[in-house]
Amino acid sequence: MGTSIDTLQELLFDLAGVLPADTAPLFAMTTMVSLETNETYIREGENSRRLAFIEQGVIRTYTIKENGDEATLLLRWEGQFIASHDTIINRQPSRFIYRALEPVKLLQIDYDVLEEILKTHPEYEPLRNFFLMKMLAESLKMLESFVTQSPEERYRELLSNRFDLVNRVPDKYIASMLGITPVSLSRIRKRMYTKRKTII
Amino acid sequence: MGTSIDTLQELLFDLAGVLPADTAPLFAMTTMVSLETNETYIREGENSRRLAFIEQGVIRTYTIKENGDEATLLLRWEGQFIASHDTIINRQPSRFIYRALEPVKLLQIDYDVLEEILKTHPEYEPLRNFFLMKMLAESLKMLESFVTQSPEERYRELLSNRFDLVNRVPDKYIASMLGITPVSLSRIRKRMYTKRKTII
DNA sequence: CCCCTAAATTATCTTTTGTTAACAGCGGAC
DNA sequence: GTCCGCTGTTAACAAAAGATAATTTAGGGG
Repeated sequence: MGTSIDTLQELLFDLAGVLPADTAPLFAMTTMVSLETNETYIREGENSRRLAFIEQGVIRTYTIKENGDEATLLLRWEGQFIASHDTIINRQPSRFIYRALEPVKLLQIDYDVLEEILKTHPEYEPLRNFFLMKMLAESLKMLESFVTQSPEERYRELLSNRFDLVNRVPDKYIASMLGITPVSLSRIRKRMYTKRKTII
Repeated sequence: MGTSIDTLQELLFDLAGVLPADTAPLFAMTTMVSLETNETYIREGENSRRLAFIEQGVIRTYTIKENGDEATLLLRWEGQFIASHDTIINRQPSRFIYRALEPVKLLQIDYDVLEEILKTHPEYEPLRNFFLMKMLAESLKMLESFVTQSPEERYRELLSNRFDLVNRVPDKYIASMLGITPVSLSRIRKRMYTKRKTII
């Protein structure tokens, strides 16, 4: 009886009116997974089609650039879904690595298994829909920030919206997610906390 | 009998085995819409929940920044879906404007109507799923380009992948979508076509 | 054909970022 | 405690981008 299951049962009831007692076929196919700090969840080139709900901890999704540098695409934490999007959407080996930045607990299901369940239990379909829409909304929000804001503005917004996250994650990953180098982020922080009048 | 309907019927058959003859309930609720060049499809603040499949033409999705400048989030063209994501996903008035850059023909459905249809015709559900996954894949691809590539690299990639698009759309919108100013894009082009040995 | 407008380029100057390397701070291993 | 490795900061210089304005280019309408 994990809190992830409780949360998802509640979500499923709110979305589709499915009673918790009727979710057994779904949760029977989920697995609770624990990851240590720095443990890799999904490797580069891996073909597993994993979808998971994070109960605790932070996972970093990153790729290795041609020059060997890492580029962080996403940071996901408790209460969010995480998915191997290359394998699930594009049906190709994952170009991304998913790694725990802290001890992580997540509730996992194989996407192929989920699809099978959905064939016989279409009442769970709203959950998949919710997950896709949520991911899409978040991606578009981030995309919007790249075309409307400067790196400094993106960092300021991250600070005001996700202060907890910024404090839990090393700056170099934050910088990478903002599309800049750690050196630049350090300079932005310096500008913010010295020159400027408005701290946040 | 529009070609959009043909395309979508084919898609629905491939995705879910639904025969074209069985798609009447869906397409009965769609409308063919024509837009002139520069005609606005969705206004800022609008609450309509429109989902459409573009049969011909290019639509630009942009927002007005605080300083009054425009920022182009997406360019969508024939064969792609377009959706008022603020109203559909976030259930809030659209912060974005959708405007035709060329004469546009699209097949439109109201998302609320689509949801009603899906309740009685769950066999169409894979189509919604396909649309969401497609949009998500594209958003993540763009996001990836922002964290892994420089503006020049993003432009080069756009040239090699979407040469047709670059030639149909004014540079200033391309620049905005790349997250830079038109002046910067002009300089990138100059650097590419003079200094460097590799043209593309 | 000329005029008008919008788009693109160019120029100048300022600001920011990238790159590289040195250095400080900190925590863990021993 | 000392050593080591990782993170973040700082410095110095090069490269790129932003802001602004002037100029050129391209197209459309009369």
